[in-house]
Formats: sequence, structure tokens, C-alpha cells
Amino acid sequence: MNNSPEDKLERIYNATIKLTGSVGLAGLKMSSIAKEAGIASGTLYLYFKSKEELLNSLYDKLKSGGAISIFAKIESLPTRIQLFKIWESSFNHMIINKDKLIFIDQFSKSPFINEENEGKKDYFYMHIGKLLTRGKEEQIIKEVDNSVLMSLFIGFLRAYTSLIVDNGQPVEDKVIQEAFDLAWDAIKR
Amino acid sequence: MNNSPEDKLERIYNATIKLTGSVGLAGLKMSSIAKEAGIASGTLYLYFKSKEELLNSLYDKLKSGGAISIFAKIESLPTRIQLFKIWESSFNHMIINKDKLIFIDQFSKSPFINEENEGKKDYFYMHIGKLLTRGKEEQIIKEVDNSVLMSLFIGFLRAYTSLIVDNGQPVEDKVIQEAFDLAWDAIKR
DNA sequence: ATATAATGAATAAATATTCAGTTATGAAAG
DNA sequence: CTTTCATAACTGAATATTTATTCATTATAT
Repeated sequence: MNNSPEDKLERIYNATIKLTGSVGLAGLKMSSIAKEAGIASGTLYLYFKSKEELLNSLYDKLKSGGAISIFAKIESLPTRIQLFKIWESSFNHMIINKDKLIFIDQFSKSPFINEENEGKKDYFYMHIGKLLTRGKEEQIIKEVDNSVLMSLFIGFLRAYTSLIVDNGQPVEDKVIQEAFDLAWDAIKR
Repeated sequence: MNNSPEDKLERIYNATIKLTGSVGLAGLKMSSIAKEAGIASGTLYLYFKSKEELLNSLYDKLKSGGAISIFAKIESLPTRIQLFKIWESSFNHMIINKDKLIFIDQFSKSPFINEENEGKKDYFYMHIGKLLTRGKEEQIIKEVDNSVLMSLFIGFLRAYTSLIVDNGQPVEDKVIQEAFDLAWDAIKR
């Protein structure tokens, strides 16, 4: 860990995410963020005008930068395989970034959130939506509204990865595969 | 609405739930709870020693009282039908009680929660677990760990009902049925 | 040397909690 | 039934506490 402004900013963000994961947004104090980031509390205000701005800025960053970068690489594969690749990658992503998801969740229904940030839709959802539509055209996925299919896919992913993290289970490939098979059986024709 | 102590307590709890749903635990103020409940803020302290106690007491109540009461009535039905009945009833329950779920979610990772309340497991989960085990014995449900099946069931339920509430969609029977069919296809043999 | 960044104790702002004063309740007496 | 009185419940402005924010001072880099 060096000491450049970028790095310090990164440490502030990480501290905020980590603390939200452990004490929630309700227990999040500027002084704790500073301590966790290894800086003085006054220094926070060199980077952000206020707590509100810090949180909005982090939310913004997580929302826009969060998209998984595998989409481009897999475009030409069959729909089912693409879905699996996304599943696999999301699975790992959620395991590693559980605290980020907690932050996003709590922040989006907090009094800190401002208008621009309210209701941002992520790229990730849009992409899965397209893939499901394609699957329906190919007649391999049920003729059910995307919002339903997506809820199954994402709801299951969240619940299951969250359970795994809480229990401290190791993540083996066959676990990911088994879970995907369940989800696939649900949405396939 | 009468004015008995029981009713007042109920109003305090409801106000707390409602406000948590709109501003989150991070924005929850004793003064707002009082206002929403139609009482003076001092009155809150006749019912609870502190904010922390109020919140723990509500959490406790929601956790223990939340179980859906249909279990007894359906015991003799086939496994799949029982699961559907639970699905249906949970679906409606989650639509109506969305704010309660938000409260439970946020509170369980807040600095307010105390030891006794940490990690309470609800009756509801245990019951579905038993049902799934029975389904496996009957060879109609996949030989997959209950925690996985349950994550699918509950994760999907949460994600989908939450979407419906957010979009203000009406809840029709066929919507509940269609969603159940997806979930069933996932877990059936 | 000078400018720039960082510190953390001091201050301000927000919010939880108390409590002296007020109002409602109901039992007993007329 | 009405009045009296004691007790309990309630109120909200005042106080205490917690936490965000500032800024005079100190350290670091150019």
C-alpha cells in the first residue's frame, strides 16, 4: 500500500464498504471510516465535502463500475453456455464482494441517497435480459416475462452466495455447477 | 383506532416498520417514530428504556410471531401441493409485509442488535426444510442439499415479490402460479 | 523556503433522553 | 349522577450525548 491520493481514496472506499458490512449504514461513523482507512478524520474532508457526498460517490462508483467484464468475450457462445459463464462469474463476484452488495442495498433506501443516484439501473441486468430474450427466440427458454426469469436467477444467486459466505463454506466448482443446473431447469423450456 | 396501551405499542411498532421501509435504519429517528405513531417523543420512553431496546423488542416480535399459520391445516396434502400452499401464502405475506422484511434485514446487521437476538432461526425455514426432505424421500425432489433448494425457493420469492411491490403491480393468482411452476421445475426430479 | 497535505482537538449540528408540568382516568363520597 | 381527589399516563421544551465538521497547527514534499 503506497500513499498516493488515489490509493487513499481507494482506502476510504474500502473502509466504508467493510464497515457497512459489519455495522450497517446505521452504525457507520466518519471517525470509524477514517480509522479503518488509516487517516485522520479531517482528511476525509479533503476528499469529500460531507458524509453524504462520500456515500453517494461510493454508490455511484459501485453502480457504474460494478459490471462484470466478461460479456464481450463470450458473445459467440450458445445461450445456455453464456448464461452459465455469467452465473459462474457472478457467483464468484458475489462471494468476494458481499459487503459491496450490502452497501448498495442499504444505501438505496437511506436518507443519504440523492436524486441522480436514485434508481440507477445496471448494465448487468440489461445484458442478462437480452440473453434471456435470445433464449426465448431460440425456443430453449420458457415464454415467461424476463422480470420473472431474472428474479429467479438473481434472487437465487444472492440468497445462495450469501448463505455460503455466512457459513464460511469453500466455493467449489461443482457447487456452482449444481446450483446453475437448478436455475436452468427452472427457466428452460 | 382506540387508545389502549396495547394499541399504542402496536402503533409504535408499525411506525418503526413503516419508517424503516422508507428511510432505512440509518434515517430512523425517535422523534419521527413518535410523530408517525401520533404520540409525544417522551411517551416512547414509557414503553421502552431506549431506542436500542425498542428496536430489539420489535425484531424479537417479528422473528417469533412472523411464522405463517397455515402449516397445521395442510399437513395431510401431497408434498407438492403443500409447497404450493406455502408459496402462495408466503407470496402474499411478503407483498403485504415488505417493510417488515426490510426492517429485519437491516437490523440484523446493525450496531443495535444484541446477543440474544443475534442469529435467531425461524420456524418457517425449519418447516420448509422438513417438507423438502420428505419430497426427497418420495423421490419427487432432487437429491440436493436443503440449503440450496431453500435458497432458490426463498431467494426467488424475495426478489420477485420485492419487484412486484416496487412496480406497484397487482398480484393475480396466475402470477403466483406461474412463478411457483418455475421454482418447482428447478427443484423437482 | 514555500506550498501542499494531513492531523486531531475544538466546535457545531443532529438526535436521544429526561423531567417538571399538564392532562386523563377512575375509585370513593356525597 | 356529579364532584373530589389521587394516581397514572402523557407532553414537549430543555438537556445530554453522540457524531459530523472545521481549522489552527504540524508534517511532508518540491
